[in-house]
Amino acid sequence: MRHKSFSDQQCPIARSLERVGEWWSILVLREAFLGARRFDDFRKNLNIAPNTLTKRLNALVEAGVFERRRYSERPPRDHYALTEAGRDFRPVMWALLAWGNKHFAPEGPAVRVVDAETGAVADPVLVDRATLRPLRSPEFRSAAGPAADATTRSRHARAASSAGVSCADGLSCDGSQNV
Amino acid sequence: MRHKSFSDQQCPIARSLERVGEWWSILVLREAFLGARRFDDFRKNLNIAPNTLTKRLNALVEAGVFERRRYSERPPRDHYALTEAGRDFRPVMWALLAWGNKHFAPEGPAVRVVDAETGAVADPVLVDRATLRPLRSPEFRSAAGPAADATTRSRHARAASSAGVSCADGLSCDGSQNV
DNA sequence: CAGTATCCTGTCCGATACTG
DNA sequence: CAGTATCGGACAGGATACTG
Repeated sequence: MRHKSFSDQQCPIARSLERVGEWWSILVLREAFLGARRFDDFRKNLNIAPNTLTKRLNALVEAGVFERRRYSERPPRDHYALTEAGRDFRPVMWALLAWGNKHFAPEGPAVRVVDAETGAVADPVLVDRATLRPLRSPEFRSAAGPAADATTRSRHARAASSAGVSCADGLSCDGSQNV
Repeated sequence: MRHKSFSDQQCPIARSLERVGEWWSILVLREAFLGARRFDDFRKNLNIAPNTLTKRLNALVEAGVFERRRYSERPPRDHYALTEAGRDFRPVMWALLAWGNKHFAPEGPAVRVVDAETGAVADPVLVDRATLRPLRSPEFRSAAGPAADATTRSRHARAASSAGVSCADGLSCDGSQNV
């Protein structure tokens, strides 16, 4: 992976994974959201080897998720600040958090999203901005967009047409599993 | 990673990453959402080596995201069906998709989320289920939950208290970067 | 068709030591 | 404090061949 087949993907999910697909990348972002800015903030909180951190940080800067800001010339010192793309990753992370809480935290949630003012616990749901309808299947599905190539287009065409009939094999299948 | 420090994490994000942190895992899920069920569906669409696919699929079954369903005894044949946890991953994937579309698709989106009936394009936003308020910073932040250990608790306490003062270093910082 | 078995390579990552 | 340099291990993933 990452060497070849990934980069020729035009799928936005693959594109995203190219930026934050590494194990540490998302944890580094998590720390940034918690206020980490300096190299040692990340290093200590994550307990990560310094060389690894350097590489991850460089990759994230390269990916346009972090921005290096020099705050001291001599000696040279940098802060790692989130770019707009980086800040926009927060909902993705919170969606991941909600998923983990729901399915992989039998003892209850260790971390939650709360209202910063009142402390009220929030329950994250993905909705359509305009209609506020929850983005669920089968009410919504993915579809080829304007920039889609032939492959992407045909894959989604197939998926769309099979939405109603993909269980012809006789398997129990509740429809909510389709696209 | 994955060998040690990950497993002692009680952070829900780390827990989620333990399940779907591998490069292929999310792409495999993407295919499942597009209707893939059989081994060869995944193999052909992803252009993945069969041994790798076997390993990923086993790991995802192990993680509780897929369920193996035997539909033929002789010869033994399995379908890979999403569990509830697997189906619940869809919003996470769509959040990732929206992020990729917004920041890494200069030519425009190749894949979008649409209303399955009308075909209307949806714009995914993460909101609080009860109030429907968008989950943004600084209106919302993460906080230690009931099952948090001391470490998690103190990390979030620090983050919360630093919300207003973390820019004391004189760096430009717009506040929206804080937890 | 649905995998399993081998072999191999790349690289992510950890440990450690060192520098301005 | 903020990194860089070097070494080595584990494993994800690729290529290919083989089985029921």
